[in-house]
Amino acid sequence: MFRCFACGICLHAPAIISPTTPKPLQSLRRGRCSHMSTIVEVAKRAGVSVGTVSNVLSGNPSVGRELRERVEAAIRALDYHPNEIARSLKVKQTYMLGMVLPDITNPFFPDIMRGAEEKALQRRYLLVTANTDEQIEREQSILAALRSRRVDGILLACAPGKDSGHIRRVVEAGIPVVCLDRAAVGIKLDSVLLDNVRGGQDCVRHLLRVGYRNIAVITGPHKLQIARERLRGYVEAHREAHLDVNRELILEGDFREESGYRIAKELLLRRVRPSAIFVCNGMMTLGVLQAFEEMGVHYPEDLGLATFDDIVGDHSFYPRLTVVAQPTYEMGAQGADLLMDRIDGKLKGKPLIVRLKPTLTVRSSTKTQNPVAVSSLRPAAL
Amino acid sequence: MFRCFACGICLHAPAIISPTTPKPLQSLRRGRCSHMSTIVEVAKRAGVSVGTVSNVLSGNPSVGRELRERVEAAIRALDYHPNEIARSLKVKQTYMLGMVLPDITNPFFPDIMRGAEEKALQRRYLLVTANTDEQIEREQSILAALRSRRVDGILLACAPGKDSGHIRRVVEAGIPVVCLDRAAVGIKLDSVLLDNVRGGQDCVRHLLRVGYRNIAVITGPHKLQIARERLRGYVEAHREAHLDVNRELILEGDFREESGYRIAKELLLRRVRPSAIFVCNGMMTLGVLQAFEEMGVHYPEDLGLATFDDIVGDHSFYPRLTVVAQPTYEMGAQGADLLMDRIDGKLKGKPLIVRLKPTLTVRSSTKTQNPVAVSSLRPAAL
DNA sequence: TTGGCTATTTGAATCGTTTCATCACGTGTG
DNA sequence: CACACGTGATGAAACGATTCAAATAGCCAA
Repeated sequence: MFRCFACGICLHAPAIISPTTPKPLQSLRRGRCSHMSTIVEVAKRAGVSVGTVSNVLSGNPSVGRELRERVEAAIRALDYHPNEIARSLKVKQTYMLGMVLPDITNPFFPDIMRGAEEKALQRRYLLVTANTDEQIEREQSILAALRSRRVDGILLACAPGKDSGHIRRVVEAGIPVVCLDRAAVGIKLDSVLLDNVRGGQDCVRHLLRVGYRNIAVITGPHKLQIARERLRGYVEAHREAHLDVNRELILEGDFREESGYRIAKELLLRRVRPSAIFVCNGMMTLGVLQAFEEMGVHYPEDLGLATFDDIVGDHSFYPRLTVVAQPTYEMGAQGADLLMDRIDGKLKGKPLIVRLKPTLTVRSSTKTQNPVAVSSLRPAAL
Repeated sequence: MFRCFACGICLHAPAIISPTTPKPLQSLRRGRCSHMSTIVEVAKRAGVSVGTVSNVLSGNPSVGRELRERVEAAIRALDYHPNEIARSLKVKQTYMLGMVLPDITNPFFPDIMRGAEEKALQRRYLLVTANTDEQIEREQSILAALRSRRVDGILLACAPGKDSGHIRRVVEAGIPVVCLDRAAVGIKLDSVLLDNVRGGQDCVRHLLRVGYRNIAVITGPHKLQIARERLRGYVEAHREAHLDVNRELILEGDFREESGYRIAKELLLRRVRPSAIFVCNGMMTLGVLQAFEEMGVHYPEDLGLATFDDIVGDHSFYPRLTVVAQPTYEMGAQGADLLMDRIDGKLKGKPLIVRLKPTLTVRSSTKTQNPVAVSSLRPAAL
């Protein structure tokens, strides 16, 4: 028994400092010491072999009643928590899932996270979530970090970018990857996606039906397939109504608030204003609303407004927004299950693509039947 | 060279299946095979010893130019990513931080997360975030999971509950814990907290100053110290104005939306309505707004409204909310730095408590100088 | 040529588990 | 009584890295 060099308080059990193990001094000298008891100490205390302790831990029924009880007592006495790191090294499974999200401040993603975490914990996996801020370089370094940590699989909502080399390399290294919300470009992978075309189409069809024309659309970054799909929905809705689309009314944003703000302002300053705006995600809509407010624009009187994502929910807006809601929790949950099935080998063969259905909820931001054109604007709130 | 039993495609390098290593068949038989190259393979390919490869990886300058280059070439050729799990086992450090949050859907917490993650990545740590949904049992099991994974430290925003036994045990096991936003009950720990009393006091002082009386307060769960502190701010503000507080106007919520909704409805149905409501967090405010809308209540005309947290931000509300804003990003960032300093031993001695200052932002939800009493309600929107 | 010294390089031991071949110990059978 | 057999229990090897004492190589001086 020696007093710990680092903390000066604890006693090291023989298993930590003993004739056969002079090396641990290395880590102690660094000033780290956590006193975690090991399986060897448990075995020693219970007077059994390590193999037996391991068998008790894993619920192997071949352990006799007497020994089992002694081992359990020792575990409790030492407050033993198995070292999952060592276990991972041996069995080559970490029971960790990586989750890479582009914008954690977009409420869409925490919802996905909850769904995924719920499922993961049910199956004993731990979810490691990281945020890329829509930057592909960060996505690269996060993926590298997760890979070094040997996560068993990765849930990925890609940052925009045409180069998927870093993703491809992860996949080729044999790490299962499931795409969430946004598919990786140029790689066929298991995915849980929204039917974005349909979402855009439903929404714009509604706008057209209630009488809007000259509908502007603020899209996501064209590099992102989901952005292009939502735009396609917009185009399809026009096509089926036998209406031409005006390219001037298609504006590219980047799914972040500021771009919504900027583009809305631009739109509102045009000589010919659109009668309605369809915004392709919720964050940009926050920016649009900000612009509306600053310019004293009111909906639905002055302009119709509809958007992807129900991030502000049913709350507090008056009039409320007409939205295309995505089943976010579901998306996370299904993604996680898909990934774990792939890891466990329950799923074989070709990549599976799950398409979830969006829900159009019509609220009062598009209520009017005969939208007014430009006029009737109150002065800006300064 | 053998074809892999699991995937049937890859060839196993000698280091994986060889005369001296018959055992890997174990894991292959399970159907897992990830082909990750190891330091041994790199060494073999470069014609050097494993020690040399290790030295190259860690940037040890004692490696000669020639060997260094050969090793680097081999690393690139094999797409070698060091196994951080094995490394962790040896050096007894995982470079992972746990982060335990009570409600990831409250935008307050993703903001904290961003701050913490930013700092963590700067110092090569990976942040593992988990959500407890305000349930103490989940907090327990998450802590156990993090402990088994041997995270180097934990950032904790506690779930409400009087029992901190599970937290104490983690601390006693020698794992550094830093409390964020909410302190653990009955344990002195490093913490980054808000000056909640001041936040409540500033806000209610403002309400009183502009003329509100009979101000109702919707608090958080009394089990939580921050909830009691905010309430204390309310009481202090009254005391300094020489006003009595009416216990009937103190209502206990649970920091979640539904409770705000429920309590606001209750308040609005009273024979004597308060003239203003001070809500102790942002999620509950969403509920309150919902109730207002359903009952056709308008602020500031019918009722003044002020709240902790700026979760809806400057956006979209008209009139906008008077809020006590918390420096969320900062909170996460400082918490992470504090934790890592403690881990690295840069910080010695007593627990450190950092108190951040809230900012009162007065907007139009409390604008009126002489609030109207009950009357003048428009009919509910159905 | 040899010895001494430094600068590199090596490789065995170790971290805390799991796994499985082997062993010990009764027990029942021929 | 000898033997086979089954049930538990054991413990050594292995996972992939780091570390450091020891070996080696290179170089210069004697």
